[in-house]
Amino acid sequence: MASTRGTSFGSSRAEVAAAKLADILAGQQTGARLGTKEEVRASVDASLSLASFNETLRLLQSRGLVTVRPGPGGGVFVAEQSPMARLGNALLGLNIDRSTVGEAVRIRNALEALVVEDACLYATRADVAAMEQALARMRDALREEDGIEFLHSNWELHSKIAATARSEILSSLYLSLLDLVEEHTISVRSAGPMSLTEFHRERLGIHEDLVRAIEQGDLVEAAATVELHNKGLGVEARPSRGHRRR
Amino acid sequence: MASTRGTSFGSSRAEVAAAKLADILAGQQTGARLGTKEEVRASVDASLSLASFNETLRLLQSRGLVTVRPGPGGGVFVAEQSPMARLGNALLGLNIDRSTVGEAVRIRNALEALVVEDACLYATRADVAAMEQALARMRDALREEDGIEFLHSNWELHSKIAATARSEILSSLYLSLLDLVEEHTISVRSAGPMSLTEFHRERLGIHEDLVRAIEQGDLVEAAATVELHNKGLGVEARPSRGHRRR
DNA sequence: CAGCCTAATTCATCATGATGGTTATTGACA
DNA sequence: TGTCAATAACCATCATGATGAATTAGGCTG
Repeated sequence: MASTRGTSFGSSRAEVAAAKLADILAGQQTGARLGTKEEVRASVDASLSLASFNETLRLLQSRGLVTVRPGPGGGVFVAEQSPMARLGNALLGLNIDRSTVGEAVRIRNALEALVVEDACLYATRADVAAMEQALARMRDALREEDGIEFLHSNWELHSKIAATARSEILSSLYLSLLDLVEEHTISVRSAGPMSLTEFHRERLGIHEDLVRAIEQGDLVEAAATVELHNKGLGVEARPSRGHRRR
Repeated sequence: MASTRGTSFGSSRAEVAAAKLADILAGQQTGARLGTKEEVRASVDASLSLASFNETLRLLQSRGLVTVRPGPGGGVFVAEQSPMARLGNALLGLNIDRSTVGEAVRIRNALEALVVEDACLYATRADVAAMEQALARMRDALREEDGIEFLHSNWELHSKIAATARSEILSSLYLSLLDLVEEHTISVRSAGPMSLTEFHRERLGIHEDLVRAIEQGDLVEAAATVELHNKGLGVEARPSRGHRRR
């Protein structure tokens, strides 16, 4: 299980040491004592300075991987990682490529039903107003035949919908996936043969239905619309541009 | 937008400074220069030592929030955080309470369809064998009327199914949610009035159908079974035990 | 034996100074 | 004018030493 999952990118000595220590940690039971800070430092990288090793420990602490305690018998301990922390770390370690984006879309669609359900239950009048505003932007974009703007306003609508969800975990998950998709999507097109404008008109209609269902709190209608929404979508992704170096 | 979202728990000076700097960052455009390291340190917390501030910067760097560059005109810059990093860190900072668990179940159910779909498409014979093994454990548990064991074997089955999914993001998401639910679930019961054994018998049947559908790669049947699977489930969660202090 | 106090252990943070690596700018030179 | 080398601005990391706070172990008292 001690795989070398690169934590993003470890160019600094502190991060390299963190990766190494994380690997050591993976082979230990939670709660185990690794030794005093000094001992651990020496075993990870004897040439690492105290300051840098403090950075290492700070990183791992913030990821919920270790605990450091003072006093006799103190030192560095393997933390019990909450599933949430594990999830967070698992996602942090993933690198984004083209296929990831496709999967993100798929997952997002699966979550759409939940988000919309929540919106039906909890959306306030102000929330609905915000959605209407996004819808208006979509209409404008359609009239102007501005595909990019159409996409953006559509995303805005979805994020407004997601913002009403009560569950923090659901909304952050959904919004992040939306972000992820946004960042890597060039264009969306119909799955079938259809002119772009016509396609957009149809999409707009679906979203109008969606907002109406949310406004009326009609769970059944909303679910049906979501299903319609998720059908017939083709997403064209571009390869990750990585993180621009500058 | 500049909310004080506590990153887990910021007791150390470095983390406090990181939170503060993150708030400052939120009001800046990507790529903006905040100044030299020394200037930024002074503006965030003049009494913070260099070593601690280095920890601060390391944390924010690992979260993809800042970049630090050497050379004339160098210093601390606002970076754009990748959605994945944002998601990971958002989840790291969430604390688990009772409602979270309920939401996790809900999300897990929504993902179940995707996972099973993947299993239908990609499961090898060996995968199916592993699933059968878990099924056998479930049958034993049913015979012994061992509710706990039934739960555990059921979870094992689900994790075997999820393990076949191709998409890393889907499977880690699903498995982590499963973990989370496991760790906080006391028991599962029927939504209606039904004896526990009878309930378990029904659940077993559903899971047998599921594995059969996967084995045959029958997407339609699998989807129907998943829907059946997600209905009529009551989960009894216990409050988070927090993180034991020791 | 229980409870309390002291001492020892270990981490947290600060201060300061030094060396070496990156990067942008400047100025000389072909 | 274009190229290249020297220079200066900055960061990364190391080394050392000091102070204070947290925490535990052990001993002492009632």
